[in-house]
Amino acid sequence: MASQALPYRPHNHQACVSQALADARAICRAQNARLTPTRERVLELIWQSHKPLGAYDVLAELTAEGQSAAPPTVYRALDFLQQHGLVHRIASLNAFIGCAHAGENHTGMFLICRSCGNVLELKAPGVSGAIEGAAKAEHFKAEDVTLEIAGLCPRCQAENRHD
Amino acid sequence: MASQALPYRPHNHQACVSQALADARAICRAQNARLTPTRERVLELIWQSHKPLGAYDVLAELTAEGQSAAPPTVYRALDFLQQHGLVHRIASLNAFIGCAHAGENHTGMFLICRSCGNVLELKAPGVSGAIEGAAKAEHFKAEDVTLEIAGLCPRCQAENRHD
DNA sequence: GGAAATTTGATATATTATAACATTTCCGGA
DNA sequence: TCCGGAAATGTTATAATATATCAAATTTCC
Ligand SMILES: [Zn+2]
Ligand SMILES: [Zn+2]
Ligand SMILES: [Zn+2]
Ligand SMILES: [Zn+2]
Repeated sequence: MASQALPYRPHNHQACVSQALADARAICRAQNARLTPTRERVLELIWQSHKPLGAYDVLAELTAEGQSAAPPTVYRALDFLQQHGLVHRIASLNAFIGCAHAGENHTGMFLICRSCGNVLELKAPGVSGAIEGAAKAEHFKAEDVTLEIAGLCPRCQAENRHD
Repeated sequence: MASQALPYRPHNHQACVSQALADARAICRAQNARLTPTRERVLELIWQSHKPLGAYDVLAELTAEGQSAAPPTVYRALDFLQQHGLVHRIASLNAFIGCAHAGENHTGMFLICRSCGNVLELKAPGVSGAIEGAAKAEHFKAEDVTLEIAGLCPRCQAENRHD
Protein backbone atom coordinates (compact mmCIF):
# COMPACT_ATOMS: atom_id res chain seq x y z
CA MET A 1 0.00 0.00 0.00
CA ALA A 2 2.04 2.88 -1.29
CA SER A 3 -0.19 5.46 0.35
CA GLN A 4 0.85 4.36 3.81
CA ALA A 5 2.54 7.03 5.88
CA LEU A 6 6.30 6.88 6.23
CA PRO A 7 6.69 5.62 9.80
CA TYR A 8 4.75 2.48 9.04
CA ARG A 9 6.75 1.25 6.06
CA PRO A 10 10.37 0.92 5.00
CA HIS A 11 11.89 4.12 3.71
CA ASN A 12 15.15 5.96 3.46
CA HIS A 13 15.07 7.16 7.02
CA GLN A 14 18.40 8.91 6.76
CA ALA A 15 16.57 11.39 4.59
CA CYS A 16 14.12 12.06 7.43
CA VAL A 17 17.02 12.75 9.77
CA SER A 18 18.86 15.02 7.37
CA GLN A 19 15.73 16.97 6.62
CA ALA A 20 14.89 17.36 10.30
CA LEU A 21 18.37 18.61 11.13
CA ALA A 22 18.39 21.02 8.21
CA ASP A 23 14.99 22.36 9.23
CA ALA A 24 16.14 22.71 12.82
CA ARG A 25 19.19 24.70 11.83
CA ALA A 26 17.10 27.01 9.70
CA ILE A 27 14.47 27.50 12.39
CA CYS A 28 17.01 28.23 15.09
CA ARG A 29 18.85 30.64 12.86
CA ALA A 30 15.58 32.44 12.12
CA GLN A 31 14.69 32.63 15.81
CA ASN A 32 18.17 33.60 16.94
CA ALA A 33 18.30 30.45 19.07
CA ARG A 34 21.50 28.53 19.63
CA LEU A 35 21.41 24.98 18.38
CA THR A 36 24.49 23.95 20.31
CA PRO A 37 26.27 20.64 19.65
CA THR A 38 24.57 18.84 22.53
CA ARG A 39 21.14 20.10 21.51
CA GLU A 40 21.72 19.11 17.92
CA ARG A 41 23.03 15.70 18.92
CA VAL A 42 19.98 15.09 21.14
CA LEU A 43 17.71 16.05 18.28
CA GLU A 44 19.54 13.63 16.00
CA LEU A 45 19.20 10.85 18.57
CA ILE A 46 15.49 11.53 18.96
CA TRP A 47 15.18 11.21 15.21
CA GLN A 48 17.02 7.89 15.06
CA SER A 49 13.66 6.26 14.38
CA HIS A 50 9.95 7.03 14.35
CA LYS A 51 9.60 5.49 17.79
CA PRO A 52 9.51 7.83 20.78
CA LEU A 53 12.62 7.77 22.91
CA GLY A 54 12.73 8.20 26.68
CA ALA A 55 14.95 10.86 28.20
CA TYR A 56 17.05 8.18 29.84
CA ASP A 57 17.45 6.36 26.53
CA VAL A 58 18.92 9.54 25.11
CA LEU A 59 21.11 9.86 28.16
CA ALA A 60 22.41 6.32 27.73
CA GLU A 61 23.40 7.02 24.14
CA LEU A 62 25.18 10.21 25.10
CA THR A 63 27.20 8.55 27.83
CA ALA A 64 27.99 5.64 25.51
CA GLU A 65 29.53 8.19 23.18
CA GLY A 66 31.79 9.35 25.98
CA GLN A 67 30.00 12.61 26.65
CA SER A 68 29.84 13.59 30.27
CA ALA A 69 26.08 13.82 30.62
CA ALA A 70 23.61 13.74 33.47
CA PRO A 71 19.81 13.84 33.49
CA PRO A 72 19.65 17.64 33.45
CA THR A 73 21.80 17.66 30.32
CA VAL A 74 19.13 15.75 28.46
CA TYR A 75 16.10 17.43 29.96
CA ARG A 76 17.53 20.84 29.21
CA ALA A 77 18.17 19.96 25.62
CA LEU A 78 14.70 18.47 25.30
CA ASP A 79 13.13 21.56 26.85
CA PHE A 80 14.94 23.74 24.36
CA LEU A 81 13.87 21.55 21.45
CA GLN A 82 10.27 21.52 22.64
CA GLN A 83 10.21 25.27 23.06
CA HIS A 84 11.33 25.74 19.50
CA GLY A 85 8.85 23.21 18.17
CA LEU A 86 11.43 20.64 17.15
CA VAL A 87 10.30 17.74 19.34
CA HIS A 88 7.09 16.73 21.04
CA ARG A 89 6.61 15.01 24.36
CA ILE A 90 4.24 12.06 24.26
CA ALA A 91 2.57 12.28 27.66
CA SER A 92 1.04 8.82 27.58
CA LEU A 93 4.50 7.28 27.07
CA ASN A 94 6.76 9.70 28.94
CA ALA A 95 8.82 9.87 25.79
CA PHE A 96 9.86 12.24 23.04
CA ILE A 97 9.63 12.26 19.28
CA GLY A 98 10.83 14.53 16.52
CA CYS A 99 8.27 16.96 15.20
CA ALA A 100 7.19 16.08 11.70
CA HIS A 101 5.86 19.57 11.01
CA ALA A 102 8.46 21.83 12.55
CA GLY A 103 7.82 25.48 11.93
CA GLU A 104 4.30 24.89 10.69
CA ASN A 105 2.32 26.13 13.72
CA HIS A 106 0.14 23.10 14.41
CA THR A 107 -1.31 21.10 17.25
CA GLY A 108 0.02 17.59 17.00
CA MET A 109 -2.14 14.49 16.82
CA PHE A 110 -0.23 11.27 17.31
CA LEU A 111 -1.12 7.79 16.12
CA ILE A 112 0.85 5.41 18.32
CA CYS A 113 1.08 1.76 17.30
CA ARG A 114 1.08 -0.41 20.40
CA SER A 115 2.62 -3.28 18.44
CA CYS A 116 5.57 -1.81 16.51
CA GLY A 117 5.89 1.36 18.57
CA ASN A 118 6.06 3.71 15.61
CA VAL A 119 4.30 7.03 15.81
CA LEU A 120 2.76 9.10 13.04
CA GLU A 121 2.14 12.78 13.63
CA LEU A 122 -0.85 14.20 11.80
CA LYS A 123 -2.07 17.74 11.38
CA ALA A 124 -5.79 16.94 11.05
CA PRO A 125 -7.29 20.42 10.90
CA GLY A 126 -10.78 18.95 11.15
CA VAL A 127 -9.97 17.48 14.52
CA SER A 128 -8.37 20.66 15.77
CA GLY A 129 -11.43 22.58 14.68
CA ALA A 130 -13.79 20.22 16.46
CA ILE A 131 -11.73 20.43 19.64
CA GLU A 132 -11.65 24.21 19.58
CA GLY A 133 -15.37 24.25 18.97
CA ALA A 134 -16.08 22.01 21.92
CA ALA A 135 -13.85 24.11 24.17
CA LYS A 136 -15.45 27.31 23.00
CA ALA A 137 -18.90 25.91 23.72
CA GLU A 138 -17.81 25.65 27.37
CA HIS A 139 -16.28 29.13 27.28
CA PHE A 140 -12.92 27.51 27.87
CA LYS A 141 -9.80 29.16 26.47
CA ALA A 142 -7.73 26.31 25.04
CA GLU A 143 -3.99 26.83 25.06
CA ASP A 144 -2.38 23.44 24.75
CA VAL A 145 -3.82 20.23 23.33
CA THR A 146 -2.60 16.73 24.12
CA LEU A 147 -4.03 14.27 21.62
CA GLU A 148 -2.57 10.80 21.52
CA ILE A 149 -4.24 7.80 19.97
CA ALA A 150 -3.00 4.32 20.76
CA GLY A 151 -3.92 1.40 18.52
CA LEU A 152 -2.61 -0.62 15.60
CA CYS A 153 -0.93 0.75 12.52
CA PRO A 154 -1.89 -0.63 9.10
CA ARG A 155 1.17 -2.85 8.87
CA CYS A 156 0.64 -4.46 12.27
CA GLN A 157 -3.05 -5.00 11.59
CA ALA A 158 -2.07 -6.92 8.45
CA GLU A 159 0.52 -9.00 10.27
CA ASN A 160 -1.77 -9.92 13.12
CA ARG A 161 -4.54 -10.90 10.78
CA HIS A 162 -3.07 -14.43 10.62
CA ASP A 163 -3.26 -15.18 14.36
CA MET B 1 -23.39 32.61 34.21
CA ALA B 2 -25.69 29.80 35.17
CA SER B 3 -24.78 27.75 32.12
CA GLN B 4 -21.25 27.21 33.37
CA ALA B 5 -20.31 23.62 33.99
CA LEU B 6 -20.22 22.43 37.58
CA PRO B 7 -16.47 22.20 38.22
CA TYR B 8 -16.01 25.87 37.45
CA ARG B 9 -18.54 27.32 39.83
CA PRO B 10 -19.69 26.82 43.41
CA HIS B 11 -22.10 23.95 43.85
CA ASN B 12 -23.17 21.35 46.34
CA HIS B 13 -20.22 19.12 45.74
CA GLN B 14 -21.29 16.59 48.33
CA ALA B 15 -24.02 15.70 45.86
CA CYS B 16 -21.37 14.95 43.22
CA VAL B 17 -19.62 12.63 45.65
CA SER B 18 -22.77 10.84 46.74
CA GLN B 19 -23.88 10.36 43.17
CA ALA B 20 -20.47 9.05 42.11
CA LEU B 21 -20.37 6.55 44.96
CA ALA B 22 -23.91 5.38 44.31
CA ASP B 23 -23.14 4.94 40.62
CA ALA B 24 -19.96 3.06 41.45
CA ARG B 25 -21.80 0.65 43.73
CA ALA B 26 -24.39 -0.02 41.08
CA ILE B 27 -21.82 -0.51 38.34
CA CYS B 28 -19.73 -2.88 40.41
CA ARG B 29 -22.75 -4.87 41.44
CA ALA B 30 -23.80 -5.17 37.81
CA GLN B 31 -20.31 -6.29 36.77
CA ASN B 32 -19.84 -8.63 39.70
CA ALA B 33 -16.83 -6.60 40.77
CA ARG B 34 -15.92 -6.09 44.39
CA LEU B 35 -15.91 -2.49 45.50
CA THR B 36 -13.99 -3.20 48.68
CA PRO B 37 -13.64 -0.62 51.46
CA THR B 38 -10.21 0.53 50.32
CA ARG B 39 -11.32 0.86 46.71
CA GLU B 40 -14.42 2.77 47.72
CA ARG B 41 -12.44 5.04 50.02
CA VAL B 42 -9.93 5.79 47.26
CA LEU B 43 -12.75 6.64 44.90
CA GLU B 44 -14.24 8.95 47.51
CA LEU B 45 -10.88 10.68 48.00
CA ILE B 46 -10.46 11.11 44.26
CA TRP B 47 -13.86 12.74 44.20
CA GLN B 48 -13.05 15.15 47.03
CA SER B 49 -12.88 17.88 44.40
CA HIS B 50 -12.88 18.40 40.66
CA LYS B 51 -9.10 18.72 40.69
CA PRO B 52 -7.07 15.68 39.76
CA LEU B 53 -5.28 14.01 42.63
CA GLY B 54 -1.88 12.32 42.45
CA ALA B 55 -1.50 8.76 43.64
CA TYR B 56 0.76 9.92 46.43
CA ASP B 57 -1.77 12.52 47.52
CA VAL B 58 -4.27 9.72 47.93
CA LEU B 59 -1.68 7.71 49.78
CA ALA B 60 -1.02 10.58 52.17
CA GLU B 61 -4.71 10.86 53.01
CA LEU B 62 -4.99 7.14 53.63
CA THR B 63 -2.03 7.06 55.96
CA ALA B 64 -3.31 10.17 57.74
CA GLU B 65 -6.46 8.20 58.45
CA GLY B 66 -4.39 5.52 60.12
CA GLN B 67 -4.69 2.97 57.35
CA SER B 68 -1.58 0.94 56.73
CA ALA B 69 -1.06 1.79 53.11
CA ALA B 70 1.84 1.68 50.69
CA PRO B 71 2.12 2.79 47.06
CA PRO B 72 0.83 -0.53 45.68
CA THR B 73 -2.28 -0.16 47.81
CA VAL B 74 -3.19 3.00 45.98
CA TYR B 75 -2.09 1.98 42.51
CA ARG B 76 -4.03 -1.27 42.76
CA ALA B 77 -7.18 0.54 43.79
CA LEU B 78 -6.72 3.07 41.02
CA ASP B 79 -6.15 0.30 38.47
CA PHE B 80 -9.36 -1.35 39.56
CA LEU B 81 -11.29 1.90 39.37
CA GLN B 82 -9.89 2.68 35.93
CA GLN B 83 -10.70 -0.78 34.64
CA HIS B 84 -14.29 -0.34 35.68
CA GLY B 85 -14.53 3.12 34.20
CA LEU B 86 -14.84 4.94 37.51
CA VAL B 87 -11.75 7.11 37.31
CA HIS B 88 -9.55 8.46 34.54
CA ARG B 89 -5.84 9.03 34.53
CA ILE B 90 -4.77 12.44 33.24
CA ALA B 91 -1.53 11.65 31.45
CA SER B 92 -0.35 15.23 31.17
CA LEU B 93 -0.57 15.64 34.96
CA ASN B 94 0.21 12.15 36.23
CA ALA B 95 -2.97 12.39 38.24
CA PHE B 96 -6.41 10.89 38.56
CA ILE B 97 -9.94 12.21 38.46
CA GLY B 98 -13.37 10.73 38.97
CA CYS B 99 -15.22 9.84 35.79
CA ALA B 100 -18.15 12.14 35.20
CA HIS B 101 -19.84 9.71 32.82
CA ALA B 102 -19.35 6.36 34.48
CA GLY B 103 -21.08 3.53 32.71
CA GLU B 104 -21.77 5.60 29.61
CA ASN B 105 -19.15 4.15 27.23
CA HIS B 106 -17.32 7.27 26.17
CA THR B 107 -13.89 8.56 25.34
CA GLY B 108 -13.09 11.32 27.74
CA MET B 109 -12.09 14.81 26.73
CA PHE B 110 -10.72 16.90 29.55
CA LEU B 111 -10.64 20.67 29.91
CA ILE B 112 -7.94 21.42 32.46
CA CYS B 113 -7.71 24.92 33.90
CA ARG B 114 -4.07 25.80 34.50
CA SER B 115 -5.09 28.51 36.96
CA CYS B 116 -7.62 26.91 39.34
CA GLY B 117 -6.74 23.30 38.53
CA ASN B 118 -10.32 22.16 38.04
CA VAL B 119 -11.09 19.71 35.27
CA LEU B 120 -14.26 19.31 33.26
CA GLU B 121 -14.85 16.04 31.45
CA LEU B 122 -16.82 16.35 28.23
CA LYS B 123 -18.27 13.73 25.95
CA ALA B 124 -18.04 15.73 22.71
CA PRO B 125 -19.22 13.17 20.15
CA GLY B 126 -18.26 15.50 17.32
CA VAL B 127 -14.65 15.44 18.44
CA SER B 128 -14.63 11.69 18.85
CA GLY B 129 -16.04 11.32 15.36
CA ALA B 130 -13.44 13.61 13.84
CA ILE B 131 -10.66 11.71 15.59
CA GLU B 132 -11.93 8.38 14.41
CA GLY B 133 -12.26 9.73 10.91
CA ALA B 134 -8.69 11.00 10.87
CA ALA B 135 -7.41 7.67 12.18
CA LYS B 136 -9.42 5.75 9.64
CA ALA B 137 -8.03 7.90 6.84
CA GLU B 138 -4.60 6.57 7.81
CA HIS B 139 -5.89 3.01 8.09
CA PHE B 140 -5.07 3.15 11.77
CA LYS B 141 -7.14 1.12 14.21
CA ALA B 142 -7.75 3.44 17.16
CA GLU B 143 -8.16 1.75 20.52
CA ASP B 144 -7.48 4.33 23.18
CA VAL B 145 -7.70 8.11 22.96
CA THR B 146 -5.91 10.55 25.25
CA LEU B 147 -7.36 14.02 24.81
CA GLU B 148 -6.43 16.67 27.34
CA ILE B 149 -6.78 20.39 26.81
CA ALA B 150 -4.99 22.81 29.08
CA GLY B 151 -6.07 26.41 29.26
CA LEU B 152 -8.24 28.78 31.25
CA CYS B 153 -11.74 28.07 32.51
CA PRO B 154 -14.45 30.75 32.21
CA ARG B 155 -14.15 31.81 35.82
CA CYS B 156 -10.37 32.26 35.71
CA GLN B 157 -10.56 34.16 32.43
CA ALA B 158 -12.94 36.60 34.10
CA GLU B 159 -10.74 36.98 37.17
CA ASN B 160 -7.56 37.57 35.21
CA ARG B 161 -9.20 40.13 33.00
CA HIS B 162 -8.29 42.81 35.55
CA ASP B 163 -4.54 42.23 35.53
C1' DG C 1 38.46 43.74 27.79
C1' DG C 2 34.92 43.02 30.87
C1' DA C 3 30.16 42.83 32.73
C1' DA C 4 25.82 40.45 31.97
C1' DA C 5 23.42 36.72 30.19
C1' DT C 6 23.23 32.12 28.58
C1' DT C 7 24.72 27.53 28.69
C1' DT C 8 26.81 23.60 30.79
C1' DG C 9 28.66 20.64 34.68
C1' DA C 10 27.87 18.18 38.80
C1' DT C 11 25.54 16.46 42.82
C1' DA C 12 21.64 15.52 45.19
C1' DT C 13 16.93 14.62 45.59
C1' DA C 14 11.98 14.62 44.40
C1' DT C 15 8.17 12.30 42.18
C1' DT C 16 5.77 8.60 40.01
C1' DA C 17 5.24 3.69 39.34
C1' DT C 18 6.18 -1.34 39.54
C1' DA C 19 8.36 -6.02 40.93
C1' DA C 20 8.23 -9.75 43.91
C1' DC C 21 6.63 -12.59 47.34
C1' DA C 22 4.15 -13.53 51.70
C1' DT C 23 -0.36 -13.39 53.94
C1' DT C 24 -5.13 -12.87 54.36
C1' DT C 25 -9.83 -12.86 52.84
C1' DC C 26 -13.48 -14.38 50.06
C1' DC C 27 -16.39 -17.68 47.73
C1' DG C 28 -18.07 -21.76 45.54
C1' DG C 29 -18.35 -26.63 45.72
C1' DA C 30 -17.63 -31.21 48.28
C1' DT D 1 -19.20 -26.88 57.57
C1' DC D 2 -14.95 -27.31 55.73
C1' DC D 3 -11.78 -27.23 52.04
C1' DG D 4 -9.29 -25.44 48.01
C1' DG D 5 -8.44 -22.14 44.67
C1' DA D 6 -8.89 -17.36 43.37
C1' DA D 7 -8.84 -12.73 44.51
C1' DA D 8 -7.31 -9.14 47.31
C1' DT D 9 -4.08 -7.08 50.50
C1' DG D 10 0.36 -6.39 53.12
C1' DT D 11 5.23 -5.50 52.91
C1' DT D 12 9.69 -4.45 51.28
C1' DA D 13 12.49 -3.12 47.83
C1' DT D 14 13.54 -0.88 43.63
C1' DA D 15 12.74 1.03 38.95
C1' DA D 16 11.77 4.93 36.03
C1' DT D 17 11.02 9.71 35.31
C1' DA D 18 11.98 14.50 36.44
C1' DT D 19 13.67 18.63 39.00
C1' DA D 20 16.37 21.72 42.46
C1' DT D 21 20.52 23.92 43.36
C1' DC D 22 24.76 25.99 42.90
C1' DA D 23 29.27 26.31 40.67
C1' DA D 24 31.94 26.84 36.41
C1' DA D 25 32.41 27.80 31.70
C1' DT D 26 31.07 29.98 27.50
C1' DT D 27 28.99 33.39 24.66
C1' DT D 28 27.27 38.04 23.68
C1' DC D 29 27.46 42.61 23.33
C1' DC D 30 28.92 47.13 24.72
ZN1 LIG E 1 11.88 8.17 8.63
ZN1 LIG F 1 4.56 18.55 15.48
ZN1 LIG G 1 -18.76 18.74 42.40
ZN1 LIG H 1 -15.24 9.45 31.89
